[in-house]
Amino acid sequence: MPKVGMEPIRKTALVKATIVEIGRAGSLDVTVAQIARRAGMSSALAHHYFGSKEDMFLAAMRHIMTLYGAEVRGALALAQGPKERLRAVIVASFSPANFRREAVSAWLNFWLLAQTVPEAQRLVAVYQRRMQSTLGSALRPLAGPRAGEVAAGLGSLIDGLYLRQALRPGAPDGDAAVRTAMAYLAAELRDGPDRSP
Amino acid sequence: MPKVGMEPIRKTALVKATIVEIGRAGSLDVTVAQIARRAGMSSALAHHYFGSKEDMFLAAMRHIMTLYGAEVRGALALAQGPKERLRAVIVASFSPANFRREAVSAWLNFWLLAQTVPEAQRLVAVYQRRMQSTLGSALRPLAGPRAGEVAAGLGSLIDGLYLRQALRPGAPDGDAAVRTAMAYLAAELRDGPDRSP
Amino acid sequence: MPKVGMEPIRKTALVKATIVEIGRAGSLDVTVAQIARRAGMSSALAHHYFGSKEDMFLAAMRHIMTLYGAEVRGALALAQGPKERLRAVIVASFSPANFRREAVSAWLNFWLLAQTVPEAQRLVAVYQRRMQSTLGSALRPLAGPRAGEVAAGLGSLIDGLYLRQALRPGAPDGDAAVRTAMAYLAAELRDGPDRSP
Amino acid sequence: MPKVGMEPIRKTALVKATIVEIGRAGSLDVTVAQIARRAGMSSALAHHYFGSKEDMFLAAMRHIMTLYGAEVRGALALAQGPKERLRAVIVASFSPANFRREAVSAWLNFWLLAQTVPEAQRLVAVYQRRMQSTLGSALRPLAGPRAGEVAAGLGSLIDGLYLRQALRPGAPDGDAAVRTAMAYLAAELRDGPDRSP
DNA sequence: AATGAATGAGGATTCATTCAT
DNA sequence: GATGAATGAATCCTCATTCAT
Repeated sequence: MPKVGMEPIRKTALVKATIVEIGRAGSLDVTVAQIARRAGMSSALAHHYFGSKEDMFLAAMRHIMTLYGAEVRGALALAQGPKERLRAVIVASFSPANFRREAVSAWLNFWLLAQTVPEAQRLVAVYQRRMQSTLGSALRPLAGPRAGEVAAGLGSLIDGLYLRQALRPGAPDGDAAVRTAMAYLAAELRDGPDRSP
Repeated sequence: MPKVGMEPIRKTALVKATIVEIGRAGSLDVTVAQIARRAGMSSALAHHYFGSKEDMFLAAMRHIMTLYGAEVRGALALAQGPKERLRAVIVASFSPANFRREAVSAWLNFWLLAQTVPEAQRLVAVYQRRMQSTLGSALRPLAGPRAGEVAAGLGSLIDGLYLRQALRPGAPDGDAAVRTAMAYLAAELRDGPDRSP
Repeated sequence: MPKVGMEPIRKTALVKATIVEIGRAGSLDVTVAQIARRAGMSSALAHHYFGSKEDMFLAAMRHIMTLYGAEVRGALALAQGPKERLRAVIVASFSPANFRREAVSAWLNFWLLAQTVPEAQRLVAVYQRRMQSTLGSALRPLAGPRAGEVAAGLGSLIDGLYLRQALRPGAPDGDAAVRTAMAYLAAELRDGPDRSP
Repeated sequence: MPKVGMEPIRKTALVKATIVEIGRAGSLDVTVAQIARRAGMSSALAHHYFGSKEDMFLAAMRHIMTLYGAEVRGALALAQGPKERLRAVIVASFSPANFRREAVSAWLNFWLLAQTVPEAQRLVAVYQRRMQSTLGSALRPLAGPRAGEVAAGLGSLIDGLYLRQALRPGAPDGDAAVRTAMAYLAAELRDGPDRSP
């Protein structure tokens, strides 16, 4: 039981506990005491490592986004060609690790936190920019000048699928989400600039 | 001169005030006192008309959904043929009345409330079912067996556009949202069941 | 048991309770709960009437100073001629009402509060200015150009007597304090500007 | 290279840091962590050397009083005759070393601490007794039977001047304080037992 | 000697809700 | 119908103090 170098251990435990508790509660109305208890420590210690509850939230938000980013990057590394890269992003977005019940709920709650907390807003903006850039560059060779629009649409759709997932009772269905997103992509890429429905 | 018949007036005022306050706060962390003050009455009176804060939230949620439903129904009444009907739903979804900053924020917050409060969940389910049914029946003649899938995708996309809007600083851009949704639709309807991107 | 118009009653009760509690504790380390309990109400109600603990302290400080000011004014109203006026101020300063154990302790604690809280500093400054002006104008005909100095000395002495009183165990001895202050005055007024001890 | 003999060094550092922090805060509301940080060590070490926060306060109080006592003794050693002795005490009381902003503030705060903590009360009593005795014996040949009274008055005045100083913004003005005290003394010593103002 | 780790206790403040008028 | 009065229950956060290393 080492008595030194606990900081990263404790911080990680708190971050995970924060996500779990928010996921369970389905809202940000969780007390520091709950989080700390789940992380196996006193609330005072939680405050020792993170100055405030808000800091815990932000750290958890960064954690979720980092996990997501890593998964996407990993999938991209293996993908060959633009179509494969797009599929990789979509599949990673709905992978079991990211599309877990709790994570989805926490994600959306943090999303709304961005309306209140500037730092959260910054994180959301970073996420959206990165997503737009990744999708956009993969779409360039396929959709030409429409790449930006399609990327925005696809990004919104992914967000919407998260939102719907959070509301559905029962286990997440990543496959269905992947299918929906892939169908959108397939339709958009089928051909030319015709736009009038 | 005892005032009579105040009930509907007071209730409406409270419902509107609830939406405004949630919109301003960007979260459900608003006090009954704030809402009551904005509605021009004491918090005790707010409790007199609505038994609890949760009831106020639910009434506000119903209000938003009713407004939305009315707008959609109105648009549908004027629409000729399936394509027009779909466009009508989309345009109504992003009409200025529904896509106002505050309303979008309140909407999403109520959305998340459904993770916690059963009655809110029921309302969300009703909304989703109705949306799926409206879109689905309009899509039947155009997309045949894929109508259900396309409707689900379109519904998710609309939700996603709301979500993104809530996070964007600045005034809502309903037209852009309409364009994105219409592009999705155009792509999906262009033709057959090909699916491999 | 009137249920309306409680505000002044409650506020007065809280102010008095604040003074008593600070007097008993001998420091500002008193909890709002203690004060509220002594005033016969919940701490939540105390916060309802005074926004914060600091506000309670400041109100109590004003109360003490107002009492003091009233006593001095009352005594001055009856005094004939400068010597009588000076005596009146001194006697009032050490009257049983002002020189009570608790009041003296509270007074000194508020005094020190002025090092931290601007509004408290302002109150102290007002007190000192008023005292200097009252003593100074009574001293003008007696001490001529030295009136200002003598007033400052007498003011300091009075403060010092309060300070010493607060530290002494046992009941306050206002008469002794009066004698000391009067002796100072007598000595200063005996005659001229000679200064070398 | 195990450090030995650190105790006096650490303790002195803590005592000085305590005085500085209390002076800066203007109150006893300083944390052990603050004091320890200023003294360049952990709060755990501070507790190692002083059992408790109260002990730190008391040690700091003794330190201030010791400094004061030394300064007075030093001045007395050089003084010739009673008048010179009295002047020496007064000058030493308001010397720059004792009349520093922080020291004055700490002094007064410790003063009030005596209302709560017996040991602090004892220290105050010792100071007052010593002061009374020093002044009294110097006054005996000059004021005869009134020596005691005059000493008490002078002691109170000195305390009052400290009190006023603590409240004044800006740099301490030791010279003015000396003048006021000396004027009092001069007046009292000018002559006879006349007392009626 | 020295400190990071850890916590229990406490305290100000907030707020939904109830009640008497 | 309407509200000021009132409170219990929470919650975040702070801090002196202890302990293992």
